[in-house]
Amino acid sequence: MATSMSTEECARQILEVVPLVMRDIRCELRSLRTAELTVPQFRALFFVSRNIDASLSQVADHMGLTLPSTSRLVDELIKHHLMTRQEHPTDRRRVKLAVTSQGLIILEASRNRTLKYLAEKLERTNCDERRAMVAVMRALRSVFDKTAKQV
Amino acid sequence: MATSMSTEECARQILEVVPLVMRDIRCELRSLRTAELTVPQFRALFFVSRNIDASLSQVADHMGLTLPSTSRLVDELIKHHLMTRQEHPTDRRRVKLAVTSQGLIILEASRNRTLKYLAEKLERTNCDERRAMVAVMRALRSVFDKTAKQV
DNA sequence: TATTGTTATACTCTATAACTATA
DNA sequence: TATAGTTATAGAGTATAACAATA
Repeated sequence: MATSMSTEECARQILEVVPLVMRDIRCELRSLRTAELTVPQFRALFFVSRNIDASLSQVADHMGLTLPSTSRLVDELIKHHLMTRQEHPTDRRRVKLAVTSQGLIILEASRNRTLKYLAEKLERTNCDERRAMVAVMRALRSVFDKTAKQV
Repeated sequence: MATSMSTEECARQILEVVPLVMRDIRCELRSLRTAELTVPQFRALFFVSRNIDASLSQVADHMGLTLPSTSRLVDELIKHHLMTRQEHPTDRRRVKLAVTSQGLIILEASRNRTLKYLAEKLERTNCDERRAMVAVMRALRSVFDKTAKQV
């Protein structure tokens, strides 16, 4: 071991493997009929559940989307009664987003199911491998998360 | 260190971080005007470039998509002159997919640009971290890749 | 009959451009 | 004038259902 590792080789591996894992997550999120959420819907719902009264801009920023795209995404969630949109009390340009009780139920169900699914897959790994994974996820987050403030 | 690491905690970290990295990859793939490829287009093109005369089913299988979705995806690539679709010589139900020379150019340009982008971001890491990342990517691949045969 | 693929239809993701309303 | 957000429009991803052609 201890041969040097280029950023290029590391990038190659990431570019091959990350979309693979993502595909699996996406499939799983979509598979339960009672809680059909796309990945963007899941992420938006999750963000707002952790950031009560978030504005549209904040969600867009977190998701890396434009405002129109985010507005549409929120439209969908509201149509499905998973989120609400209210006027901001002091700045009438802004909106206050919140997750409905039904949204919370769906969100947690989706999240728990997906986590369970992933955890089951990870049974094939050993403790050392999982520790390495968690360490790597932390490192990747510090590299890729612009906002980098969410715990 | 050497505390045990649960599959659950590991799953949580993966579910938070992988979509983050994926978003970045997607943005970068889309950002160059001359070589606009979506992630699915990139993956399909890449697969066919490495598996000459692949059938539609093989691509669908690799991508984890249904046949109709894959057919549409290939339609797009053909419309943009990046791929060709021919009849299989001995089994006329099947198609033979191939990447055009222009497709290869676009593919390699996109791939190199994205790799370079990722590699630059990874400059912030050190050699040990990158070795850990590569090891983890290998482990994730063995967990998440159904086909698990591609090198 | 089983396999390979396409077409029809519908919904979502996402962007840019143009717009409205408020600060 | 700058900021927050929506609407209009368009192209792509993706699924299910129904279908055609070949083995």
